[in-house]
Amino acid sequence: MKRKLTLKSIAKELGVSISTVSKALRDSPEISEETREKIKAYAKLYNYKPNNIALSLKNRKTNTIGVIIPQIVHHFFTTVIQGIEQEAREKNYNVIICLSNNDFDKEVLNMELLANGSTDGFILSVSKETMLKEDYHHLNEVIEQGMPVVMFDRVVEGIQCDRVLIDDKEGAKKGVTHMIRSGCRKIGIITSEDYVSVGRLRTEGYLDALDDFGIEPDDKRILKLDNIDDLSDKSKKRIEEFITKNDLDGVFTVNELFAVHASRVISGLGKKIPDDISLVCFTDGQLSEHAVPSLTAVSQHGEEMGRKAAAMLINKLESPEDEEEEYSTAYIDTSLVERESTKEVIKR
Amino acid sequence: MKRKLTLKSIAKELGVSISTVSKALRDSPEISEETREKIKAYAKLYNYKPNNIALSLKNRKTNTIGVIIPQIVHHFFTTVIQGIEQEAREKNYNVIICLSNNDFDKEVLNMELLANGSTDGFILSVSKETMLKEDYHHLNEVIEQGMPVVMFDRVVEGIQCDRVLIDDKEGAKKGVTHMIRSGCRKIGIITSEDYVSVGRLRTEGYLDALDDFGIEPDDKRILKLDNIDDLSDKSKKRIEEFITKNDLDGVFTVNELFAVHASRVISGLGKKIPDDISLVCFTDGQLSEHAVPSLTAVSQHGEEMGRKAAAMLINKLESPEDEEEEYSTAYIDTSLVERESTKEVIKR
DNA sequence: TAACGGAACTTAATCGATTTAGTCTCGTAA
DNA sequence: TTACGAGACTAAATCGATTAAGTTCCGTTA
Repeated sequence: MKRKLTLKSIAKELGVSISTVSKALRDSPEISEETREKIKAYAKLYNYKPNNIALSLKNRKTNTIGVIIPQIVHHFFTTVIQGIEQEAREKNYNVIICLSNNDFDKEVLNMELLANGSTDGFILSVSKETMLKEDYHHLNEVIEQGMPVVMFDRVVEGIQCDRVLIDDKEGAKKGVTHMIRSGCRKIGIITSEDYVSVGRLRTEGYLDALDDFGIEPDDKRILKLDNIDDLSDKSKKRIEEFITKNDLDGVFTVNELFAVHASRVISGLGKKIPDDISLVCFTDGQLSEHAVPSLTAVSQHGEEMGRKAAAMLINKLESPEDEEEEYSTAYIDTSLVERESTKEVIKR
Repeated sequence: MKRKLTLKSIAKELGVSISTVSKALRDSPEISEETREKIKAYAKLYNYKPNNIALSLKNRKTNTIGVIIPQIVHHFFTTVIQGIEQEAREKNYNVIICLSNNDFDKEVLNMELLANGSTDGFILSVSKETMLKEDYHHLNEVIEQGMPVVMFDRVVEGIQCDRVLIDDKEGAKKGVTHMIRSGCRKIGIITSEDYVSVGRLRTEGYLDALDDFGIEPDDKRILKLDNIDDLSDKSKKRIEEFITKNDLDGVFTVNELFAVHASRVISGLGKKIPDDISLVCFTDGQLSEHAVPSLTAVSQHGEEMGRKAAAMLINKLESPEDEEEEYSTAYIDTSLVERESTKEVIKR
């Protein structure tokens, strides 16, 4: 086993002091041309790379971003991570990923663990439990210690940090508007309870779109399920009932899973998509793309969101400490991906 | 902004030496009961936590695992990460994730970056480019430096490391056998070129199953596509041709994407699944579960794979250095998840 | 009373790097 | 001849922790 080179071992080998080696490698003019070349040649030959840990300790800077997300087996979150990783890599930062599994205690534990020197700042999407508890002491603590935080997607108010959000309301409005333009008038929505911010906002966008076209909203056409992340048997039943008992010509859902199940129910009733009922969902993932029929979807551009979050964090990390603290919220635009589950917009 | 407590600041505040503080907090008998209590009370009050970076430097141990995977927007890889994270967290390790994007240079760069003190060992699935290049110097280098490596799923031979593999051959055999038992005799396979190890192994399992039942294999019924990770237009065309021109009563595919497209083509031909053609795929993800019809799938248990890989790595990290180096390969069993795309097994 | 020993600390080395503050040796100018 | 300064290094402090190796003080014993 080959031990890693250190400044010390190089110094010993070449019969100079440690500081000479360090200075030579950093091109200090204090060191003579001759010595510098000799040291550099040796370092290159044996592939010397400074130890990151020692540098982190010395510089009090780890060049590492801590990312805490509720779950990773989730298309949207992976696209965000991909974006974070790209931006971080370009700017020479590492990414440590921790999962909270939507558990408050795990979220707190992970943050405390990483806050003890492992990372310079955090990017996080808070867990559902944290939102319900409304306990953000762990966030305030790391911020208090001078570590910047960027929240994305599932954000909370009252925290001194930057935020990156999908324009959920606008996105939903786009999707529903498209259905209306293609001729739908009796549009239902399958959404979540209002305490999930994205659910609430998307419902608002739906109502906005109806309002724009003078369509009277109808409570019977709004189904609020209690879990947006997966599809329980209970949720399935409620979707079936919702679609069977309502007279609809369009359905908007706040995620892919709800849409896929709705699609199944609609086909099961012998109705045709999109001829009898159009279908649009939020989130453009694998399911929308490959479902039969493929689904028209509101794309969230998770990768862009990740890039933006990382850029905001790194910006805070690299701006001078004495700078006035200012926090901003960035919105990531959505776009509509048209597929088989909607009809063409009626030209006039 | 509140500066973090250090041993030094506590020592200064309480008028004792740094080592007294350190020893008191670690319950050393050298320190008197009285002093110890006083220091501990102070540390608790102000929530002292030792700095991870300083500990890493001192102990030459980071308690961090580096994970390098080709891509993260990929269901299987996320389940593996989930498993790694769980196991790591339980054993007090952090997880740094880097993406190679199937790019050889990025894989090398990431490893070099992390190898400079950031991690104690690696878990990786090599990128396709690395496999084609057959250049593993970066792996050998970190191993040479004493950092253990565990490879999973996409592994290569000739490297001194542990391996975790899906029993691909057995899994494919299970899937194909199930189709045969349910009455299929003219079974085709949509797989990848042989240089992708999982493609080759799954093809072997398919042939094994046919052989077990005395069914003569037929080259026309084997379609080898060149990219297993996504579905290009060219691949789509070839799948269409394959299904249209062959007379099949069953199709086995090495991933979900191929299966979903096959399903679409079969339905498009007016044939019924599973009555006319059965369909089974490798990988049990969102698509298999939610497709219409839902797909019978060979489940890879990615989470278990991740846990196993992490356990193997941590075991190496925590076993005494002078121990005889022995490397092993673990196989993760697959299981068949029966859904709508296959018929019932014929009882006799 | 000298010497030994233990209790309770402190000093200093160490991990691997950076950087400020010396030190030493010439050559040149007063 | 002295002294000043530049050139080329080295020593030592520092980041925050751990720990082996001192030190100091006091009580006990020969």
